[in-house]
Amino acid sequence: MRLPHSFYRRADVVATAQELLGQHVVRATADGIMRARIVETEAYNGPHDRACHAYGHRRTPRTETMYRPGGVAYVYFIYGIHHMLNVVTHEADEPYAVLIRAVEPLAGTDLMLANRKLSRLPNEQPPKGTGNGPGVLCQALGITRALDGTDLVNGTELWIEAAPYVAAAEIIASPRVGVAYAGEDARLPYRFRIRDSIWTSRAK
DNA sequence: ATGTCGATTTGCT
DNA sequence: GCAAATCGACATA
Repeated sequence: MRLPHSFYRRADVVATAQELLGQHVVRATADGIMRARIVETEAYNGPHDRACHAYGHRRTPRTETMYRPGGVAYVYFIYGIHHMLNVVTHEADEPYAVLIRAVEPLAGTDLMLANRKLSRLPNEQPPKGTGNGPGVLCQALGITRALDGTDLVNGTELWIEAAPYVAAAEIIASPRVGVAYAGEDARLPYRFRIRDSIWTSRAK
């Protein structure tokens, strides 16, 4: 079962970021299908969040996707190298999004490894390679700007399926990564990860 | 038209 | 721990 529009359109991006933990990202390509469990997210709290691309209602060709109704993907390119996968939330014209920061591979791992040009999962703990880190997971799942604006509820290339919520006691909240430019807002505890998962990104 | 810098990752010191 | 990689979005002119 895919997550419905109502899941994405609720006006509480911080709650949605926590509830996305445990849900399954599914990516379908010509080469096959991949499935991964979300283990780390970050909330971007719209116009009042200095760390958000849409801070102050900034509206540009890039941020336009965030103004769409909740339930589409916001994918952008950063540092000349990496793509970032976000889930747009709230109703139309309300620019909020959740960054998917890390996933645990569940199926199609061979495809993810091929996309990453690796032959096998590394042995080290935590394992690096297919899911830990927002740029790495996009490469593993073959996600680029071609998927910006993709409909997660009715689309055929990328969607999210419902899985049990992660209990609050299992969720660790901490400040977001790489947003020092956001001043006070950089300290907000909007990064969420599953306590015992070995698949989250490195703590900073 | 041009300059700055980024919601990162990796490898080398 | 630190800096390079690498390019496009955005602001400024």
